[in-house]
Amino acid sequence: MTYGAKLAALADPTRRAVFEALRGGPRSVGEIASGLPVSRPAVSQHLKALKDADLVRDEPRGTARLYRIHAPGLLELRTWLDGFWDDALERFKTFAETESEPPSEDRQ
Amino acid sequence: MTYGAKLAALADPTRRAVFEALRGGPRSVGEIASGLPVSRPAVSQHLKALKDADLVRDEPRGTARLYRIHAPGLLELRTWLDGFWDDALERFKTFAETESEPPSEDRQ
DNA sequence: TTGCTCCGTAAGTCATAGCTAACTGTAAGC
DNA sequence: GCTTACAGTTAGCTATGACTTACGGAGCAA
Repeated sequence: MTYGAKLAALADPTRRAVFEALRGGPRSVGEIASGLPVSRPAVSQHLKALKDADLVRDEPRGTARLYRIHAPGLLELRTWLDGFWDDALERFKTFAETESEPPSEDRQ
Repeated sequence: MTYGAKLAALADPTRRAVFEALRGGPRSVGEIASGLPVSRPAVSQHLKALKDADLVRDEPRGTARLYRIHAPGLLELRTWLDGFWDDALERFKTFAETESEPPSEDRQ
């Protein structure tokens, strides 16, 4: 389970909307679909992609099925980004000190 | 400039390879392309996408053109992920305490 | 100025992925 | 046991995007 799969899973706007719908707590497919302009099968497919990326976990509740955000899955993405961030920030600080012009105004 | 564009930019494996090639410092288009199994225009297009997402900045160096990671652009993505992380972790802890079974074994 | 090198853009092709519609499977209720 | 309701799966269509080839522009050297 790599961070690439998680990034790809969160890249799609609709899928990200599905993911963010779980931010308030566990939801079923139908509940999520009712709040989005896409069909229920589409939501189900997005949830499958999120599940494959280990970003959500599901749990049967009678005939329905509850999906919730899987925090440990988010951790890997966070770790990758943090490593990148530390590296980039260090170089950015060096760059900002050596260059005279302010970096935030740099070639916009 | 939303985090959605940044996520979409980093979702593609090749584009992520281009981005990670900049981790060691500023590089030109040709340098990056020589280390990847894609053509130079492809790298150029990926760099444009990364630039549009405010993840990199470019700078002319004679006939060449140096690209570098733009740390402030990464910050927005980090902030979004952190907010999500805090929320998800809180719910995950609550879930782990209420449920008897360990969450990491939950319906794999 | 001419030639070389490096880069960006346009056009075209091809693969991937997201969507809907239709079908199947399963649990709850009478 | 049958019906109903909810979720997952599959097929097919469409659209998006990633890639290459070809072309044009800009800077440096002779």
